[in-house]
Amino acid sequence: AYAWTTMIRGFVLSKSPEKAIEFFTRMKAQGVNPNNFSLLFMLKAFTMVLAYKEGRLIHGLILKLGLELDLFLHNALVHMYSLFGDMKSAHQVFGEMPMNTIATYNALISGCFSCGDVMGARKIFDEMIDRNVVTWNAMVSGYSKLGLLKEARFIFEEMPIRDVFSWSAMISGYSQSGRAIEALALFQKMQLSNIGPDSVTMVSVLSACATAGALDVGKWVHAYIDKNELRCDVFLGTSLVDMYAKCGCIDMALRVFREMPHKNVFTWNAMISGLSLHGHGEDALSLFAAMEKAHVIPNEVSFVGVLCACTHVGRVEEGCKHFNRMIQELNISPKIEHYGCMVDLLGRSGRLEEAREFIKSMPMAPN
RNA sequence: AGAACCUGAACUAA
Repeated sequence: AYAWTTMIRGFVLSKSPEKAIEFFTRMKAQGVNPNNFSLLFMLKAFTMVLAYKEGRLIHGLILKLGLELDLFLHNALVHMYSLFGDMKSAHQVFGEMPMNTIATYNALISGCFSCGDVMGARKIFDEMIDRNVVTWNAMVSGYSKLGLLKEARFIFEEMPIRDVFSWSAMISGYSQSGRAIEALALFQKMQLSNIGPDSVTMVSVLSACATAGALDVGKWVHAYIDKNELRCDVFLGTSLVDMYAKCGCIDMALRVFREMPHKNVFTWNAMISGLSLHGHGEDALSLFAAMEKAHVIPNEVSFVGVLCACTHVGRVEEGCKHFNRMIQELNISPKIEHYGCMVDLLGRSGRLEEAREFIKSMPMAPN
């Protein structure tokens, strides 16, 4: 049981819940009984893949095996139920425990936010006697994600201690709401604090640089990453590619892109869109071909870049081909962006009747 | 003895 649990734990901690679930299934097939640890990780795994029903089954299994609900299992259950918006079950589990820790309340807060229940989150926060930095961070990030930046900032300013999570949550809040200047301003303030940015912080900062066209800050961040040896993973690499591309430094974007050992579809998309944005339509199209050759499956964003590139080089037929292939081969239902690209593509080449027909064929209301 | 709960992240048309 120990070996199985270690494997399952490893997969969950390395963010591969599918593999953890597979191992758990195999473990049970071998007749090994799950224990508190494996069940805890299964709750986590099903929470990660948003599998509510399976999560409930694990809860049932815990009860069936007569295992005692320790604090970890208890908190994981509260977290899972509240994340799925099943506040009734969450509160039921919550009420059954003689002792709820700060983490239990924190789990409820983040659950409320993920269901959009701002008032609920606020109420729990207000009623808490002991709060830790995670409590405050959960409030900052919860408000931020819902675009309630004033509220987030208020909490951020009020909190007694801030860690790198606090700063990152607040900066990404601004960045994701398109308020790049405020994100960068806060990043400047962060440098006056005693908390250093990590690679997650930098992803949001670079994203803000890309939006604002702040190439100088972006370059500074790049140098900082190298100098301080921040973990350069796919996220950070992609943000760098995107920042350079959006700021018009196609050469640097390509250089970072080529040097990245691991790329995913986001990385390719950032490079393809960047090329097409700056008039390198042909290069964008050949990069798209290279992506498929590398067995990276394009997603809906990839096709926005490709269709855009087709528009720039006036390749109407090729654009239509990609559009149809997206639907038929990849089972992606076109979004309003794709229809926008197609109308643009047809319109610019003077095929106005076809463009009109395209608009008529849209399943959603044209904007 | 040793496993561990809650908070931050990138690509998107006109």
